[in-house]
Amino acid sequence: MNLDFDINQFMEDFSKNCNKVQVKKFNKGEVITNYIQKRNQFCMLMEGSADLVRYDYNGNKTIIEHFTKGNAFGEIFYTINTNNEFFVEAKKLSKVLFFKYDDIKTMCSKNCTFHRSLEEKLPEIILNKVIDLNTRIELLTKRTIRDKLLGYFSTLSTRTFSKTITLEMSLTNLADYLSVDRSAMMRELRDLKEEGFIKKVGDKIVLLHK
Amino acid sequence: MNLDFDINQFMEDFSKNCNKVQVKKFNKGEVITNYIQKRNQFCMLMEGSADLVRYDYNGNKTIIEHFTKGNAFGEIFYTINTNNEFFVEAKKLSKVLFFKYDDIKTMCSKNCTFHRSLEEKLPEIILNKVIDLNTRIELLTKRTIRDKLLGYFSTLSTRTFSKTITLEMSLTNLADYLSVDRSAMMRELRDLKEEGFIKKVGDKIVLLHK
DNA sequence: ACAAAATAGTTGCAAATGCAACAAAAACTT
DNA sequence: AAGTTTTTGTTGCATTTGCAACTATTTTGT
Repeated sequence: MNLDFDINQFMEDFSKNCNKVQVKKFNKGEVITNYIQKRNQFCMLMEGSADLVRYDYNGNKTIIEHFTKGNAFGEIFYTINTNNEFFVEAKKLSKVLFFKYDDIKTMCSKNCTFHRSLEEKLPEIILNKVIDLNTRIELLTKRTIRDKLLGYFSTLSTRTFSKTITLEMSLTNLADYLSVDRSAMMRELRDLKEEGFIKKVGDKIVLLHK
Repeated sequence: MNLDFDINQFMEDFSKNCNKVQVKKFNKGEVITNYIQKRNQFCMLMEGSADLVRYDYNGNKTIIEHFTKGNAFGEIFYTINTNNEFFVEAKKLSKVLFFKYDDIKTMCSKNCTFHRSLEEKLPEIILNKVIDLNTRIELLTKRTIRDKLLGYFSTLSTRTFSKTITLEMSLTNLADYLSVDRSAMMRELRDLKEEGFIKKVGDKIVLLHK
């Protein structure tokens, strides 16, 4: 199996070849889309990064997902059960590709490159998302803050083939991503340093003996 | 969009029409598959129910996913980062459809019903899984045992359009599913009863004023 | 029908986590 | 370059959760 086709090239081609696809840019902090109604919306991040954020009734913020180049998101993937607030927020200047899921199959038998190609790649794209979500579930099911941190570091380390990792987000956001209290996480991070599991070098973290 | 095509009929047809598909039965407690190597394995549950289970280094059990009729699972969806033990265990007498993901595209241009149909349905099947996983993440990111319980009940309630719900698993397993300590969960369950959020009637739970 | 196993239910106590509040440092703005 | 905002880092204390251990009840297997 090959999940590693060139998703970037793919998105470039799409955005140029089909009039059912929209491309929009968003500045840091802007809301890309919110999850309220079922609009069949399917989005892909072409540039930048973004978070799917939830605020619960207590004002607790949770980063449900973190998206980087090539990731898919949108209401098509989500069923909202609660009345909490959900939205996707750009963390950097971002370029996003929008289309309706229904459009993939219902139109363009007239050989639009976009449609043929998307239909072919769709399983791979969604499968990538499944793998990301499973990785996330593995993290969230860890019982302690320590295990969540080490699990997160280990995922980054595996992804980049390096024991020296660069966090993709601020520590404040990491706490929201791991769904734990920030100060408790900071405490754990200090302990991990003191006990020699990790080392901080500038803005990077080095994983020591496991 | 229609995610609700007849997945059962679909699986029946497959199991009869293609020699690359295997169907096996498993008794309660038997291991259906384990997640160790990358074998491109794609499975679908035709009958029964099953759990994807992880045991960590402390012997803590976590139910990573719970599968019922129509759900897809298998290594194709999963990247194991840890050296923990992962396997799928039948919870009832179950019938499982097995095939290799690669087989979907690489063979049978000779019009095998299975292949044409599977290629068409694949995005929907995987999309269903994404939605399940997102629902699961929403639960796991809730901060307290109370919120996890209420969230779980609420999901079941929405699914069955009823305030009276039947748990899909034992309370012991529910604790493993919510990734919390069983006795702490029982305590919370008692408090929810005492505070009038829920009521137990036989093996059913009734959700009262929210 | 009986024994064995699994599940439900409970409790005291220890440990982990969350909350609130603050100071220092770093990163953005204009 | 100065002011503002965000992030990092820390602490004391309250609350929640986990752990261990045990009994009662229900389910399962033979």
